[in-house]
Amino acid sequence: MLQTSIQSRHIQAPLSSFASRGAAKSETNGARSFESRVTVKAGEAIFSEGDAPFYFYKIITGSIRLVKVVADGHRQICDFLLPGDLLGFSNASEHEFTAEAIQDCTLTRYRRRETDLAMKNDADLACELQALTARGLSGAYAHMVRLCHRSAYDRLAWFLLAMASRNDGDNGWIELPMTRVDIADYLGMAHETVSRAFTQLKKAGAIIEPTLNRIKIVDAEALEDKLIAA
Amino acid sequence: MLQTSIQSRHIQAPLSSFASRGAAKSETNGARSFESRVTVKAGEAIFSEGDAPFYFYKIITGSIRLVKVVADGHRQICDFLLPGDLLGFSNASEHEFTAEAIQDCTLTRYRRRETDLAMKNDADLACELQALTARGLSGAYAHMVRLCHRSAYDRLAWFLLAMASRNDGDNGWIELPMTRVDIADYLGMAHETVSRAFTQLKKAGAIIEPTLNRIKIVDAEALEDKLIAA
DNA sequence: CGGCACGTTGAAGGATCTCAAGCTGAGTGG
DNA sequence: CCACTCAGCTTGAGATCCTTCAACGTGCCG
Repeated sequence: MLQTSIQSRHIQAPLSSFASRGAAKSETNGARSFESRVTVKAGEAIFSEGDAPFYFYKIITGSIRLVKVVADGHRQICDFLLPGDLLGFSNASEHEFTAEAIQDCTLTRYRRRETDLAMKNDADLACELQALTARGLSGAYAHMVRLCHRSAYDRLAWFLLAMASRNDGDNGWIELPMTRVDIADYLGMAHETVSRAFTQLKKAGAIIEPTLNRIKIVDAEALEDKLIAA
Repeated sequence: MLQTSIQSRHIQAPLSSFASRGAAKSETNGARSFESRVTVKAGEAIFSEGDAPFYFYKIITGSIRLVKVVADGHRQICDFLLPGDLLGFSNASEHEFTAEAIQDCTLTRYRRRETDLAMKNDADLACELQALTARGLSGAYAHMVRLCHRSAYDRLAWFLLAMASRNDGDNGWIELPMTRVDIADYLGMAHETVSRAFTQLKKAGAIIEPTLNRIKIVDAEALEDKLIAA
């Protein structure tokens, strides 16, 4: 999913266009009435499954996990979001997952009442949001394939490659903000299995991890060999 | 997913509103220029993954599976669609899955060039399509949870309940248009496992199946007990 | 120092997959 | 009408991957 997740920065500036449209409507002297900045501490929820969606958000700094909880105590992490990603904009009557900060986060918050109104009045904007949602759907389908038809090692290999493709600035080094348990709940396996898969990949020389959660992919082909299809 | 899939009939008539809008634009004397009727034989593809999306469709009769194929030969069925459902409307640059007829189908086909134009000019319409897409995304997330955290029997039980909720007209009888292999590829397990799960449910008295693929849920609670959460 | 969250590793058990064989029903052709 | 074929379904047995339980290690923080 990560590669195809709901990322405004991978589409030609949909939210920036959104923001500028909004500004054109209600900007008075530099402040936009429907837009504000919020901060969230690590571990706190931005909103919860079932909440009424008063706002949607764009991540400025930090990272977020989208969580669905099951009554038996299991969690499913549907996606990880990084700076630049949009969040909570599917216009259902209630949020369909919980969004929790993995690290301390700063977000731009948009009031939905205004933005919904803007959508109604602006077809281009609505089309953009539709495209973003469709992109999310596409990613979800792709993730489904992986959850079903890949071994634990394949899934982790794919996950690391996907993370690498999002963090390509730092000379190949990837900072993983999430814990092993988070990864496990995202990839649908036990956290012990994640741990074993990491060990395996390190022993095979495919990755190195000098300090916890800071990794570098040494042998990308070894990882890609595990992935028969994209 | 089924319960929350992209179903126009479960939302207040989005496509009918769509069709009427389109009609208002281009209807001349009863025929709408961008809309036509097509039929597809069982097993044939309506469109394939990667195709350019010239059309989207609404199912009149028959049933369809959305398939993603993996290079190793495995398939993932992302969703089953029944009469009334929409198909192929996510406005990506290419179709992200293959749509195959399970039975002989009749479809209404809409030319995307016109409908896209209509979307650009009609924000309400764009919002409706966005809502449909969001609904699909929600269903995909829910399906993800099930694929990861449920046993084979749980998954089949959920699947049958979902099918029942869509076929509630026939006195509790459900006609399953898809094969065991299709179900297996939808639920992410081997077809032998599906078969065993069916046998188990029949022995437990939860369902009866006098003739193949025609089933009735006798003890819904027995099935629901397997589902801790919705 | 103690507590705690997170990560690693081992061992055992179990759910599911794979391989293999047989069954059933529909369609076809003689 | 019957034999044949073929696709789909069922069942069994063994193998395997993964989960679960358990113990231990490590780094952080009060």
